[in-house]
Amino acid sequence: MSDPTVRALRLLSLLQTHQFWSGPELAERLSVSQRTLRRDFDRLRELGYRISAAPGVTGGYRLEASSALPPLLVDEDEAVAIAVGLRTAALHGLTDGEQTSLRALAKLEQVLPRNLRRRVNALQTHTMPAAWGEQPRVAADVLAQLALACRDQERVRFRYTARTGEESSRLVEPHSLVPQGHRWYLIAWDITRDDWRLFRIDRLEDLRRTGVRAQPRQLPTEDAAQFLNSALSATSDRYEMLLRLYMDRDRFEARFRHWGRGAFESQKGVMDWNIQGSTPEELLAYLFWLPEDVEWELHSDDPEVRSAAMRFRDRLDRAFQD
Amino acid sequence: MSDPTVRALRLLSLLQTHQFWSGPELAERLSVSQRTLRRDFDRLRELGYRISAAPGVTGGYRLEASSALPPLLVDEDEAVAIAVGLRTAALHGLTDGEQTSLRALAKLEQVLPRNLRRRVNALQTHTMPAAWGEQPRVAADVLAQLALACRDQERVRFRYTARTGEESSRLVEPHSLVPQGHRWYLIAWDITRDDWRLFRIDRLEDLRRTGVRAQPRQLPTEDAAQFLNSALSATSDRYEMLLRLYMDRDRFEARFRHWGRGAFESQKGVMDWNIQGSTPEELLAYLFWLPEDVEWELHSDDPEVRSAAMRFRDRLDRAFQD
DNA sequence: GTCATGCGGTCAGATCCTGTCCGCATGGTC
DNA sequence: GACCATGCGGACAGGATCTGACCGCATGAC
Repeated sequence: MSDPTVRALRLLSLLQTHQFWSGPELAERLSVSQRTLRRDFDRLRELGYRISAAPGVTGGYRLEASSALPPLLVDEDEAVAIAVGLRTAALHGLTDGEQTSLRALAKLEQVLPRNLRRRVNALQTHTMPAAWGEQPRVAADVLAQLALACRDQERVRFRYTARTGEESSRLVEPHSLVPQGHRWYLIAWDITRDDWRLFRIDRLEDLRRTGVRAQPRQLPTEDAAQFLNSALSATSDRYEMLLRLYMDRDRFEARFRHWGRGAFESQKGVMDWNIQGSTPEELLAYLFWLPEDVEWELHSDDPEVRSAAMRFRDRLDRAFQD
Repeated sequence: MSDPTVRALRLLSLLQTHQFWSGPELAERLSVSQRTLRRDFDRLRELGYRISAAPGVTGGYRLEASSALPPLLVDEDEAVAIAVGLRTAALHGLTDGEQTSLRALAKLEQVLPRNLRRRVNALQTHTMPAAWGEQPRVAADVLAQLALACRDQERVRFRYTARTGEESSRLVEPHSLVPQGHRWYLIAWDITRDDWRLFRIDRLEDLRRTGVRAQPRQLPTEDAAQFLNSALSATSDRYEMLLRLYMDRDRFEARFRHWGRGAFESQKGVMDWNIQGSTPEELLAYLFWLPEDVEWELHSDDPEVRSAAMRFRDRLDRAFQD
């Protein structure tokens, strides 16, 4: 315990679990003299951490907010909580550039012991689903692993079920993860096909990291979003509908962030949002995300979408029939 | 840069941003010889971090998952992402004991620079709301601050709007935060009233920490949940309805976790859930969380609840009228 | 085989870290 | 206002450490 490095870490850790600590108490815990403790604090302060101290019986040391973020020392439970939070945030696109949560997640996943990862997965599947129709629910763990692989250009292997239902085994070099309308896609260089491919991550199973690093490759398009768009326009999902929202672009964007990428302002104050999905319920689930004070219209020629909507309406109706 | 402590931290940080690093590269970045670098790795390994290394041109150093979680070194964006994730997780009760996210959150909030906290708040309010009727949306930041205060028994001040609409200014010693049916409550010792009080955190404004530590106090009940129940049963919310779900207790619990605390199994395979809220929309929002394959019934004598439901039904109806 | 890389031993000199001793300042309490 | 617990920082000396330089060796990819 007499190594200054260890002490520095333990000190930061202790300061993070309680706000206030008295000198004698800390000195005793670390088995050093109080003088040395003070010197340790000096060192930390030099490193940019703001540690304030107050004399007197209610005083003590305390780590304050400063510009430098101290290393976060978390225990296992907390790590699990953070991982779950980040995965959820990434899945639902809560942060700025969605890539940020992924980056943080990659850091954590890299060092998350296997048993903790299992706990995270277990928790995640018990999570409230995003909305009514059970929804993707997939692949938060896959997302996390892929984020890590993208960051490190590490080749991965997985089984993939194409839209046609055809299964295949893939070996790819992940390039990036891109969200699009409630879904995540992986853009990767498919090694056996020797070409760029797009994968829906909820169709991806049995992901394995290979441990092999690859050279970075240049995407054929300017950026990942562009690639996604061109690749997506070539295919199409089974169900679709047009949702017209009477709100202006700014508000729409503040509200829907990257989920709303496919939408455009057809007239001033009117956003047209073309929504695709593989089940009718998935489409309808969008409706529950709409703010209450926004007028909307729905257009769909598909009788199945229509009947799913009517089913829910009837259910509501029946509930109040009594 | 020649301080071993600094180097240890920077090394951990670097190892977290990329998976692989070559020795010469690291040595150059840290301005030390490769020999010293190796000694640094030895030290880290002694501290329990598993750092593997491979020779050869594709080799390099790499931080692996081990039982000891290394200190998480995050940049500003990542800290924001983590904070948002944790707040969301806490608000929605995604983790084990919901207290875990709060604990992790407290650690982070304690050191989160003010400008970052602002960003977190900004993001949080742009988040997808929990459901249709705009809902609580409150107070993720308040929750975070209170978690910190509870941990440290730090007195706080705030303005509180009672259910009667009466405003008052409070000075309390926070004891614990307890979630209950989509809401969070603060249990605290009210200093001016000289008694235990229960506060709904979405009614709490203008929270200020005082920096004054208090002595821990003994709750009058065995635990916080009990206190909450007895305090809540004394009051009641404006609107209420009974939701009857045809699912068994296990499934219910796996699904709703602590949100469903008020529910009980009235017959085998039937859960009765009494839901309160301050607006009719808030009640209805619960419906959208129900799994699609579960049958439910609703009972409410309240005409307002009924008409809110009908309003949404009509909206759906109208949408498919075309 | 060749190359880039990681590993660990040894040495000497410079650097640091630590505990002890000191007097001082500050905040809360009686 | 006195008292106590606490935090602060200078000085010092002995011991522990850290570092760079040098070495030969092992390993993995091409």
